Amino acid sequence: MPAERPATRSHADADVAVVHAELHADEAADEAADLTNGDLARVFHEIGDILEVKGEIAFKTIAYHGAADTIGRSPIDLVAAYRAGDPPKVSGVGQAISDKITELVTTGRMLFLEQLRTEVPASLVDLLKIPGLGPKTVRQLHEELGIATMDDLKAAAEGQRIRDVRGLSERTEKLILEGITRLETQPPRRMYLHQAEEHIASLVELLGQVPGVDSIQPAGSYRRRKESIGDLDLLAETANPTALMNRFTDLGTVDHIVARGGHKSAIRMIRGPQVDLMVMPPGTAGTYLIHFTGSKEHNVKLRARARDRGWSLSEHGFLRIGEDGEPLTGADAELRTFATEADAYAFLELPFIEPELREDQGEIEAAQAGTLPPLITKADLRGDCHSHSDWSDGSQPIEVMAEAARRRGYAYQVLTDHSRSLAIANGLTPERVEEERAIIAALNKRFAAEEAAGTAPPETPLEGFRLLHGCELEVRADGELDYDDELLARFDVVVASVHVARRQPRAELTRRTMNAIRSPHVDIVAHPAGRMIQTRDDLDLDWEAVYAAAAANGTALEVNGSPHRLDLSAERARRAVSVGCILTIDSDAHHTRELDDTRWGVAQARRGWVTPADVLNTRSRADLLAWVAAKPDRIGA
DNA sequence: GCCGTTTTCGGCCCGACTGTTTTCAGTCG
Repeated sequence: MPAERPATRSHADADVAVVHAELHADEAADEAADLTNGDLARVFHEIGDILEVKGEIAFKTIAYHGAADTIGRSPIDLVAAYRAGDPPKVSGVGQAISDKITELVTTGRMLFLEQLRTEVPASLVDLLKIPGLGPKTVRQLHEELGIATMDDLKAAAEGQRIRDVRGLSERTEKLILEGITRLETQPPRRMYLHQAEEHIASLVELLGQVPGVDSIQPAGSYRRRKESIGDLDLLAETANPTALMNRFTDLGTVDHIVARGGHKSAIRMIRGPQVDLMVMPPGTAGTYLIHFTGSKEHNVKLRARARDRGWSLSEHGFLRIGEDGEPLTGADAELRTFATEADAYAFLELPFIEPELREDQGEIEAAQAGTLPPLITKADLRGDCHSHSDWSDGSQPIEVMAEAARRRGYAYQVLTDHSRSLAIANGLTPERVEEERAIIAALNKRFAAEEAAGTAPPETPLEGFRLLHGCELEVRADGELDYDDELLARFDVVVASVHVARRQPRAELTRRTMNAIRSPHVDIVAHPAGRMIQTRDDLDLDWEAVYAAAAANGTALEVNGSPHRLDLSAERARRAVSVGCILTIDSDAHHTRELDDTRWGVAQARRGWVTPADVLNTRSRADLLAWVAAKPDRIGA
C-alpha cells in the first residue's frame, strides 16, 4: 500500500495558519473565510508531524494525522459548518481537535500550533522528507548536533559529523546526502491516472514474462483509482520469487534500488515513480490483494474486525490469536489463506467490497448491513454528453469523432463545441452553429440509412446511434449566457461551464453557476469545480447552494472523465447525489483517443458510491431527449 | 488524542527491510 500522504507537508505549502497568525485579529476573521477542509487537513497534519519530531506518544500523532485525513475527505464544508455553530460529528475528531477547529475558523489563529512552531521549527519537520530519516533520527540530530535546517544537515554530512552520532554511520551519512540531492533535483510529483496506467501496463508486460510468474496485478491507490497516484504497487503470484526480483531490480528503466528482499522490493524508475513489488505464494492472493490495495484506514478496520473474531490479519492471511492475545506460533500456529478477496472478506462475514470504496467512508458498515450500492460500470453508459471537434478546439473532424463514438456501442454522442465568446478555443458564432447542425444532420441521415440496411457497425445498439448537437456554453464573467434563448432552444443538449473570471468572490461565482443551473435551456453543468488536478484550484463556490439548485431545477452535474480534471470529485459526486442531484459522466474528448476517458470518470463516480440510476447518460437516447425537453417544466418547481 | 452492544479506562493493525547491531530499533508501507 502506498503512502497516502507525503511524510511531511512542504514548508512551501504555505498553510493558512501562518498567514492568519500574522494578521490582526479583526482582519483574520474575515480572511478565514478562505479556509477549506484541505487547509484544516494541512494544519492537523502539521501538528502531527511536529508532535512526531517532539517525541510525543505515537497514538497521539496518529490521532492528529487520522483526523486530518478524515477532515480532508469530508464532503461537508466543515469551515462553514463550524462557523455556523453547527459542527457535524466527524470520525476521529473528538473534543480536543474540535475545539482547535473552532478556534481557527472563528479567530483565524490556533495558539496550540503557534506554540508548537516555536518549539519545533518548520525547517526541522522538513527533514522528514529525506527517505530513511524518521522523527527519532531527526530529533537526535537536532539534540546532538544542533541541526535545524536542510542546509545544516547537508553541511554536517559533508563535514563527516553525522558518523559520530550513536546509531548512525558513514553509510547513513552517504544516504542522507543522496537523499538531499534527490530532493533538490527530483521534486516529488504525483501521476495522473492515465500515466500510472501506462507505467503499469509496461511493467506487467515485462515482469509477466519471467518464468514461473503466474500473474502480475496492480494494487495500491491505482487500483482504488485515486485521482492522483504517488507510488505504484504490484503483486506477483509466483513460486520462483528470486528470478522475478532479479528481473525487477535489473530493469533498464531503474534509476536506483530503494529496497531489495526475497519477497518485497522497491525501485525508483528513471524520471518516474517508485514501484513496489511484492511476491505472494500461488493460491493465497486474497489477503495480499486486500493488504496492498488498502486503504490503510480500510485495512485498520478490517484488522480490528478480525481481532474481534479471534484472528490476526496480515497480508499472509489470518492467524489464530491465543489466550495471551498474541497470534499462536510454532506447532500451534493456525494460518488461514484465501485465493480470492471475496473469500477473505467472507471469512470476516462481509460481502466483497469494491476497491474504489475502500477508504473507510462507511463501506464496511454498509457491507455489514448489506447496503453496499450497486456501483455504476462503464458498460452502463449508453452515451457521452461532452466532446469536441476541430470546429472549436478539438483536433479531429466531426465525422471522425462520430464514427469513433459509434464503434463504442453508444446510442449517442453529444458534440459540444465551444460557444462564441471563448475565442481562445475558436468558439462558434451563431452562423457556424447552423453550419455544424447541417453537417450533423447529414451524418445522422447516413447512420439511419446504414442501420436500416443492416450495414451499420456491429457494435451499434438496437436504438441505433445518433450524433446529438450540443454546445459547451460559456457562462460569461457577468453571469450572462453566451447564446440567446432562441438559439439555445435549438440544441439537442446544452452543457454550460465557467472558464473565465475564475477569481471572482464566492458569491459572484456562485451566482454565475446558479444562473446556468436555473436556465430553462441548460441541461448539464460541466466540470463544476473548474479544477485541474495539481495545477488549478477549485472555483470558490457555495457548494451546498449549488447542489440544492441543481437538484431543484433538475440540472445535471458532470463528472468530467479527463484524468486532468475528474470534476466533480468523488466526494462531491457522493454529496450531490445524496441531496438529490443527477449526474452525467462524460469524456470531454478533444480527440478520439480521449473518448474512453469516461472510464476515469466512472471510477471517480464509483468512489463516490454512484449507481447507474444516479447517472443521466445510462438512459436511452429517447429518455435523455425527453428529459431535456422537460427542463422548462422543472424550473422553479 | 480518540473511542466504546464486550470498555468512560485502557486499549489503539501488522510485517518486511535496513542498518547498526550482537538481539533490535527505526522506517516504511
